[in-house]
Amino acid sequence: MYVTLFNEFAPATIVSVPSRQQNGAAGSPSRKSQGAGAHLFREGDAAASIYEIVSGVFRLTRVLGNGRRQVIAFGFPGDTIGFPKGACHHTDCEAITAAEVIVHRRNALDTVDGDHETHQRLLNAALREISAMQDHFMMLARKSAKEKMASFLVTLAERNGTPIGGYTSCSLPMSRADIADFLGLTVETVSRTLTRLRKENMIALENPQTVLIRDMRALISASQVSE
Amino acid sequence: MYVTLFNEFAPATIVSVPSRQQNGAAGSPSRKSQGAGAHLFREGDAAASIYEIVSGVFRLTRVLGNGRRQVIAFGFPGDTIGFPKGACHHTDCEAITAAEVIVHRRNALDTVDGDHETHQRLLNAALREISAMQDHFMMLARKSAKEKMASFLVTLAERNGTPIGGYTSCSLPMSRADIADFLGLTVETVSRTLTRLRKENMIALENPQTVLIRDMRALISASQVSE
DNA sequence: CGGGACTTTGACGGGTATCAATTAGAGTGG
DNA sequence: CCACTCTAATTGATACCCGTCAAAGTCCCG
Repeated sequence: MYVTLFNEFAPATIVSVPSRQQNGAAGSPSRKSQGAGAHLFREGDAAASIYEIVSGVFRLTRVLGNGRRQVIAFGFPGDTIGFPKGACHHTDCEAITAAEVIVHRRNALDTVDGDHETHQRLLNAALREISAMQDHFMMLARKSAKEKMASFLVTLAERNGTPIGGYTSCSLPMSRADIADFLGLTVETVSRTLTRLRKENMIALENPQTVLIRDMRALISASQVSE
Repeated sequence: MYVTLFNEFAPATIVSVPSRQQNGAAGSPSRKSQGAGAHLFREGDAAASIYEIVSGVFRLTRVLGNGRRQVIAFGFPGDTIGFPKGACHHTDCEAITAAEVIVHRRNALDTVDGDHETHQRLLNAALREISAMQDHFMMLARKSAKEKMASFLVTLAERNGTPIGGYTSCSLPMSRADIADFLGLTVETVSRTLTRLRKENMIALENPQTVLIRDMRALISASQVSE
């Protein structure tokens, strides 16, 4: 599964692969645990590994010269992260929550000498990621704040939500600033837009980190680009 | 070479590869010519091939339900286009000018049984594309109209420009609407911004399709996100 | 109880979309 | 060669969404 915004929009640099790991026989891939706030890798680091997320949530960011930040994607269990450009990582990757990943050698992409199936799986993840990023372009370029926020919540709910008496509860482990930098908005606009969706009875905020989706149909409708 | 916006921002779905084709001995790849306005492939088409652009300019687009369009990227000679997600293309690709491409079988990505070097080259193109698209995110999300337009012109000039007496002349084969949909702006804003850059003596418009860059330093400076 | 970070809310201004009209350019046929 | 037409590009007027600046509220943890 993957954070694809209702089959129409999706974040980037993270792609889910039909997770068929931990068969025990694989050989090289190892596991790694990660505390909240710890970096999995940083921009400029030698790209020695590619990671499949087992548990936890990650944030991939890229920094602009003047300090501005773009959140490229959030990574959830099942996603693959760490595709390199050449020898180095070109994003920062930080664990938002405690997390666990499967570590693949980076050259699983280079050679097929090793595990052919792993190679193919990672390659397909890369191709799917390209497609997902293309979707995300449209969100950044053409959606209003309300549409962006609704898209984001719908995606998170599909990905991460738990049913509660007909409604869907969904945790937002990332900060408002993270959401803003992901959607191309400001913190204030994110907060205001959440308030607006709340006043329109689409959602309720149990606390700042937990959203209850009260009207999924309306939220999906709000996520579409208006005529 | 690739339309990377001054090593900082770049369009997407198109990646340049060190073009070492046409050695004659390769075997499978064939060539194909393309008239202006003709589609190389459409969204939903079976993805049978991957293309390396030899000459001409292509436009990759994705369409939103209500008719809105996002230009994912422009493809110039040296770029590789047509990465599939699964079995189908997920973008439209149209030749803006008359063009010529090298056709690779799609499964050059799937198997290594064929040309191992081609496989590796296409794979690297895909990885570079991911990185380029991440750059483009920041442009769409965080740049003003003037910064976007300046970035676009700088990129095109580096990619496509011809020196003319100390200045750089650069053709814009695509329409204003294409530029607008690429930068996430409207046609009117694109036009107004060009006028503004002209009045600030950074550029001159010989005709709507030909830009003369009169002050490259100023243009580059204008392409950076302001503090 | 108090400090600090995060979130929310408010007031305001600016940048860009929108609506509308004019101008320029390309192609066509007389 | 010159009207005529159609599309693309430019320019103008206006509205509004969202960013910015500022302040208050909330939560967490010591």
